[in-house]
Amino acid sequence: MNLTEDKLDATFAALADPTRRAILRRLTGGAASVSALAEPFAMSMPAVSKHLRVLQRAGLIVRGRKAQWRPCTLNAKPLKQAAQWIDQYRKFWEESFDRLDAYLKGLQAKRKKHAK
Amino acid sequence: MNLTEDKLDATFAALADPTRRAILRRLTGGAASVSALAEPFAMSMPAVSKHLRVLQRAGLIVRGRKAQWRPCTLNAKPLKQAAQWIDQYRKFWEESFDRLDAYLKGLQAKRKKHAK
DNA sequence: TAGTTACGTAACCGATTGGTTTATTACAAG
DNA sequence: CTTGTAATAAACCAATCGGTTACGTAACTA
Repeated sequence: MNLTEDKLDATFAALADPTRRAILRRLTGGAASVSALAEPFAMSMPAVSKHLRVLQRAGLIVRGRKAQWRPCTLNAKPLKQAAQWIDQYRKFWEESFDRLDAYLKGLQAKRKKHAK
Repeated sequence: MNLTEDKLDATFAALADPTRRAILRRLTGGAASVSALAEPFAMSMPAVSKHLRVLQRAGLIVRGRKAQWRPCTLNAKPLKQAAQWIDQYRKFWEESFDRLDAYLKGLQAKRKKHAK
């Protein structure tokens, strides 16, 4: 079993939904209750509750307990590993190291030749 | 419509699968045919073909044509936006800015008090 | 021309996702 | 003890996902 890979699965899957990304963004401003988090969205509370469960299973939020409220708190740590994974590819999108760049330049050169 | 958000959806969704991440990793070594990409995996070629379509729709690969081969080329540019998005949260996982840190420290302080 | 190789398409399947509505639980305030 | 509020649970639904097998097709090869 590869724990790191599984974590990346859960993290990226959690980030693949705009509602969940918006929730994370909101939590950068501090902890919030479920109904507070649901307020900006045109969807029912159970739907938001499900999104929160996805975020929790990815470790991106932690849920507390305050009377009948369950305040959610941001935990950005899983994003660190995601950032590190993506960073492997930095050299491929920076400068002219990009393999697509080489490919497209090749095509361009070919076209110029034909145009002559 | 928000193009950037849609792109992030597609990018993160594409990255959420270990097979697709392995394919991207493989392509850092240069372009490869579909069968070459399929070789390491215990799955049929159509399955790999579907993964490639997901990667293509996310803009993470470009497909060429060389006789009966369809060489796939890495295009890391969408990862740049993904990295930028994640980077918004860097300060939350670095140092002690993490909100969870504060929360857990709060709990710890509470427990100490009770233990007295 | 016939056969082989490399790949895509189509149809199908079970599991998961993202949403709903309708209970149900937990707590606080009268 | 009743009522209201915050949230989860359960059941359901359509759509998507990740895989399969079967078939189609384009291009090289004998």
